[in-house]
Amino acid sequence: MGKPSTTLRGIAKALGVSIGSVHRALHDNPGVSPMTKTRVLQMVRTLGYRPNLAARYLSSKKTLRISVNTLKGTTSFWDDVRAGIRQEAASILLENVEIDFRTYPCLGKEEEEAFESAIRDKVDGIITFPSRPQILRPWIRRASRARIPVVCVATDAAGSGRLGMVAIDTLASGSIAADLMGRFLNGQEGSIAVTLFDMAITEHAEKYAAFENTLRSFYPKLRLLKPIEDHDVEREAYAKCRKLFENCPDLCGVYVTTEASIPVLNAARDANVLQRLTIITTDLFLDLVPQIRSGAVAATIYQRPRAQGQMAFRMLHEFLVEGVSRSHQVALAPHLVMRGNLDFFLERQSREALKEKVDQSREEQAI
Amino acid sequence: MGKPSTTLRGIAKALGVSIGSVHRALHDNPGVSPMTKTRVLQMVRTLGYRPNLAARYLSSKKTLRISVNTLKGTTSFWDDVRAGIRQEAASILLENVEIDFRTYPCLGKEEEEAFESAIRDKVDGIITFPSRPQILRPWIRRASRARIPVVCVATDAAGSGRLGMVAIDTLASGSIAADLMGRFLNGQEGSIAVTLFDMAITEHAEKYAAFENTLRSFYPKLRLLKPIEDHDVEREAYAKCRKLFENCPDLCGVYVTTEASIPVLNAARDANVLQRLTIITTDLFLDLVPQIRSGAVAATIYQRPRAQGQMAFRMLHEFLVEGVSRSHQVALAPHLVMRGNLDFFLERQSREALKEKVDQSREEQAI
DNA sequence: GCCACTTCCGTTAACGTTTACGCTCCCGGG
DNA sequence: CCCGGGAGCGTAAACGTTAACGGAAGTGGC
Repeated sequence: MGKPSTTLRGIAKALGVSIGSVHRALHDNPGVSPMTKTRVLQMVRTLGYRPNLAARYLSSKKTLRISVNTLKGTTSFWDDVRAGIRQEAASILLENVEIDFRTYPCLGKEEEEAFESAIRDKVDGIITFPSRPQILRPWIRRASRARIPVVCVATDAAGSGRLGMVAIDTLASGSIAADLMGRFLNGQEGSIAVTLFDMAITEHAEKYAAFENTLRSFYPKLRLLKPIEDHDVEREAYAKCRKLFENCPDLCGVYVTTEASIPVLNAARDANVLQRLTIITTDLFLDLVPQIRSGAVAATIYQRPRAQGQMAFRMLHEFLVEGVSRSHQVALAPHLVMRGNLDFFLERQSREALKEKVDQSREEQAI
Repeated sequence: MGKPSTTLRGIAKALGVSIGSVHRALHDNPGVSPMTKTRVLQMVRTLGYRPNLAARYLSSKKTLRISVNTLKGTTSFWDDVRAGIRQEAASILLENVEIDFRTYPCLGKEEEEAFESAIRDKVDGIITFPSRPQILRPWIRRASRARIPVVCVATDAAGSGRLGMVAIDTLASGSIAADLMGRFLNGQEGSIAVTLFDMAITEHAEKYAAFENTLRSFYPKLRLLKPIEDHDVEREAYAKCRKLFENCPDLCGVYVTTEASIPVLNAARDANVLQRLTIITTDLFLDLVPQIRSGAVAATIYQRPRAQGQMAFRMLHEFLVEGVSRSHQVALAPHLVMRGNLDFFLERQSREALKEKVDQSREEQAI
């Protein structure tokens, strides 16, 4: 059972060449003839060689640098994503990772600059939130050409050559929102509204489609309105919702898929329809807490930013270290937060914030 | 910034002793005087030494053996827990872990035997499901004395000296079940029943309490009945529920916290009350799928067996490798499965089963 | 024929830990 | 006085990989 794993030396001996040549062949390094190179690669294949990562790390001691390009954000969502990345990085056995956070205040030019600076710095990998995929796509292509793998988080940039992506499953969240909405309204008739960032974003369109599908299949009495696009601008969300609330007397439910839940709630309150509405929101942040507790928000779909960060880091790290990654798409199931289990999530968040503080101070002590 | 981490050699040089002595002092090995030992330990502390795991692994090459003692189970729950453990073990960079699965068909004597055999084999760590904590507690104590860390999964064995435990948060699942029940019944009046394994199990008592609490706070019109204990015996579950259904005309909801959802559903069908009842179950397995799809089961609380396995493994492995573990209690948030997002979970399960097959065949190829 | 230069390849010293072995001293028994 | 043995310590060879150096051919120019 004690299978003696094949090593560089083993391959070298089998071919009658030196260990150095094998190493050069395996790493596309110059100084090896095409002939021996193919022979080595052949032998590597037949012997099933897998590099010993411990030895590699011990010998080279090169640290992986990865850039995390994310929004500052109006809620704590991106803080949590970053915390998840940090946590996962800290739990790596071979502490050979260094993370550069490039955080920019809002959607815009800085996003591209951050990407450019990361490429210029020749980082080993990038985790990014492509807020507008079509703009970031050429940058991701550029990175790929420079052999810098890119992992997208929260939103995909399909067809850009990115290594992979992790996000909340759009089908799962759209469907569960619709299912809950239907059950909560329990046979009632009326219209349902959905707010989202922009239908041009694949994820949002998919969520809407899933919501629509589930609603139509199981709750035909509910009529789904055209989506309200708010572009994450609070004023826009408020204005559009306010108008809708005043013009649609049979409205009975709203599903807010963006961060802008508060303006929607304010609009409902100001239009005096809050009581009548069953509201399902997205994410969990401080301002939302009293709204959930009071029952104004029936439920919120928690997108698990921390878990997204963790998974993104794992995916990228696995690729950087092993050269392949087994999964290129991670679709997480969202969590459901309601009045009943709200405290569980709040406690967990504060516990994690505390743990992070402790870890930090411990690290400082170590220095 | 390139902080040259302190090594054994560094400590040795600082003290004017040999690297061997430092090593012996650090590992409680014989052959070092108490005097130098304390000096070394002192220096280790002031210099903030942290062993280089890569070097350790490379040099010693000893493999960690961990025993996984779990039920065979009537549903796929424990298969998934084991799959999670396997997956997490496979994703470890330093592949120095060997897992012995000790799987026994049902709650009983074999549980103790498995534990005994694991201790006798001198495994390095144990992951176990303490089906009846009070019986397993002395065994866990024994393992602790033999310096074998034990991680409990799904159920805790408090006060047994176990290293840690991972489970679904009882408060979160009990509360969300109650909250959903209340919302689904939407102002209706009536009685609610809860089935569980046994109130003597802490987790089940806690779930019941959380359910009760949330129900009372937010839905005072619903009356909670005394818990129905089924001890995971299908006949018992059927009989007790059947009786309840026939004797309690105002019953409008049932929350099944055990694996025995099917007998409960059968009893409801046979008693001709299925239409009237809002049923919330626990876990997700093949036989439950049509019940969810048909609407007989309004929602099911998915206990994420795979994630439980993964976390348990991580906790144990971290301890074995680092000597400490930062978290000793992991309380996971459950997932909510309804008609709408059922397909997402089913697809994910089959995808994971497939991936496992692929991984296995790839491993065989490597041999 | 000599030098400079390239291409290919072998050799070797790291990396930090573990482990086996060997040396020195000292002590008690023969 | 010698010998066995143990306690305390130092030394050195592994582990598998990387990276730097050096040598042996071969090539072209003078």
